[in-house]
Amino acid sequence: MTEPTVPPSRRMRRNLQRVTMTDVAAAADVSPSTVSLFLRRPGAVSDRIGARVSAAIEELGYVPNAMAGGLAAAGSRVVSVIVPSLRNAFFSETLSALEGLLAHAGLQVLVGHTEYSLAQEEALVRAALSWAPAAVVLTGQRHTDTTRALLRKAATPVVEMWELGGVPIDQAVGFSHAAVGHRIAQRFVERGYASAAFLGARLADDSRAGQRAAGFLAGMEAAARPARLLEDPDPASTGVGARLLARMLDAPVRAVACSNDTLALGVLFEAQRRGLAVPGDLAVAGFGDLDFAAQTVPPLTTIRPSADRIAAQVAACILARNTDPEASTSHDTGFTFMARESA
Amino acid sequence: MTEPTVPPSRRMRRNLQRVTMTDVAAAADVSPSTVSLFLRRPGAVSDRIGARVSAAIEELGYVPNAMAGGLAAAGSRVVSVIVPSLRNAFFSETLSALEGLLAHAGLQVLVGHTEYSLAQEEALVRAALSWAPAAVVLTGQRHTDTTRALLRKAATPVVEMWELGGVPIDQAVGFSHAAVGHRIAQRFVERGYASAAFLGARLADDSRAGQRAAGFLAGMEAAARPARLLEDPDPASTGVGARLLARMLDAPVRAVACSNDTLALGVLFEAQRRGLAVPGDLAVAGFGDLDFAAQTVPPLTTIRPSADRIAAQVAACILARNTDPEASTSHDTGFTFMARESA
DNA sequence: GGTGAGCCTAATAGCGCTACGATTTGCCTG
DNA sequence: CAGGCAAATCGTAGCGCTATTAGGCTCACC
Repeated sequence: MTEPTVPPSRRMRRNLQRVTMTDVAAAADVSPSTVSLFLRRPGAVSDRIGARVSAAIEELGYVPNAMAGGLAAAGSRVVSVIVPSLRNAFFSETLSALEGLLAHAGLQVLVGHTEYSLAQEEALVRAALSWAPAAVVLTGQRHTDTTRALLRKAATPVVEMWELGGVPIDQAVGFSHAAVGHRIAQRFVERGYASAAFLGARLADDSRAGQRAAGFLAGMEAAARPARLLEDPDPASTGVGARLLARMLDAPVRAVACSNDTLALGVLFEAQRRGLAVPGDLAVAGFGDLDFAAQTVPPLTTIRPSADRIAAQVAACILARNTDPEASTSHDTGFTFMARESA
Repeated sequence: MTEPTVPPSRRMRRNLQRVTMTDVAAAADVSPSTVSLFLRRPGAVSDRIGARVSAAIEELGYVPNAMAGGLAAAGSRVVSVIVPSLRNAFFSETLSALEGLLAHAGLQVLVGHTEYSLAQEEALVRAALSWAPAAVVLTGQRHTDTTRALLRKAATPVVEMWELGGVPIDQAVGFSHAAVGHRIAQRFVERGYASAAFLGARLADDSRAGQRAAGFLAGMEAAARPARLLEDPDPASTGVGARLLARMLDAPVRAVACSNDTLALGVLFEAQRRGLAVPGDLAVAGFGDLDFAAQTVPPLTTIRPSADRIAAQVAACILARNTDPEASTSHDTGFTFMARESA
């Protein structure tokens, strides 16, 4: 019978290991359970013991191991947020607001960006689910079947944001982009612009921009003022806006609706360069009400979608999940038409 | 002697639990170890077994539990990235590039934003460390002592980005913001502008902007052309830029350096509104070379810091850590002066 | 001073996976 | 065809924590 020798390597690795809850318990002269309880529900522990435990935590510089905790509790305090692009101000603002709100509730955010690819979204969802997240936040309602299946099977709260109209996987928060397009068309019709065009970037991938375009074109059509559609395959940028306007000027129109404010900014600059008066020669409308929209010359007529409101509602959906067991719903956060001078 | 009854609740909860590696192993008729090995190093498993395992994974829709894996391996595949603001294009671009690069290497990103508060940074670092992250990425080199201590103790790779000059906790990637300020001053001196000002937002919190301001002022001073400093307590925005210019015009100057392009954009619009010719009446320089900088009228003279290059170097530092054991270093990614017409 | 009710604290049994050494298998050589 | 080596596979022992139950203590009241 051989002596069961303990392999030293593991123990050696452990030496670099952080202070554990057991160490804290020993230092505070209580059981590990009590430390755990104190950490999760400080009120459930007497003040005397609580003080001793927190002193021990402080003294030892204890940092809980979230993986051990999550494994034991069969769920983590992370929320996975998946957006098409982090460079796009809409999504970075939403992420910012959401992260702030969730951090407040003790939830951490795992981000991923898909570059508008559903396949990449699927990969990110798969990776996200491996953390048994408290919730998964997706952008839009278009996903692969596998994505849907993964999410459904995981029984994790799912919030789809920035788009409405389809059947939510679980919860959806956003507004109708077609309605946004319609609203712009309505303005153009009211103003009596004789001809118009929609300027878009990457319409094939960005289904929300596509819906705005479709809504706009339908709105113009309905008023018997059919409009053109011009698009660029590159992601929206000021440069693309300028380029699109330049492309359009071989058959000029009286007004342009841009798929977002960044594009509109480019249009404004290009118009200025070409000596076109806005809105005298050319009316310009955007989408997003980004930071600069109220400052342009002339101020930009646009639509404010309110990323903050979306983020707040998404956070509410996630946090309410604790109480509400099952309720597939859509939350319309609406949008505001910002009537300014450019159109 | 009582029958040791198994509490059913746990088991019941388990029923909703995902497919485990043991299930996959059973389906593929191999041991769990082999499944684990296949997942971690597919090459280490024979093709025949590998095919069986991946078929079983596919069939059962197995999603590995990252928490269990991380716990057993004493380390996770997440990188915590902490930035001051997610609304600031510099950081959202860096995050975007970094997330893309890391995702490629199988690493996931946990984000947090500090709102330029060191205390909040400390809280985020603490939360991040509870995941035994593969690396922690911080913005800047100013941290609380506790933050430093936590990081040092955790023995996790740390990368500080967007700032250089101090002693890195571990690795630093960025450039000298004072040098940026100097470079702008140099341009102003070359152009012979008689008087100048630095327009900044939130200089107290944003130490990098503060360094640019200081570098600029020092550069002007050195050329015997002392400049003014105007600042606004609000975060940088186009509106703040416009406001700052308006504030300045009671004692007009010939040229302004803005702490970033967003501010400069606001200055440009306000100048246009007031009928000031740029650069004829007022020269304007920015920082960031944001999307719109090349499109403004006139195009904006600015500094390109290259968020992408920073992100690439940060990713390189993190990924190289596997081989390189210990090397506290600074990586200067430099910056490019973009000479355009506005100054 | 006894006693029940409540409130705290402790003990137990894993969570699903990985690292490591042990064992088996496959293959080639003499 | 046995022996031996390398490669492939397996078994074991936790990782650090949480949920749940059981137990112990205190206190008020009779």
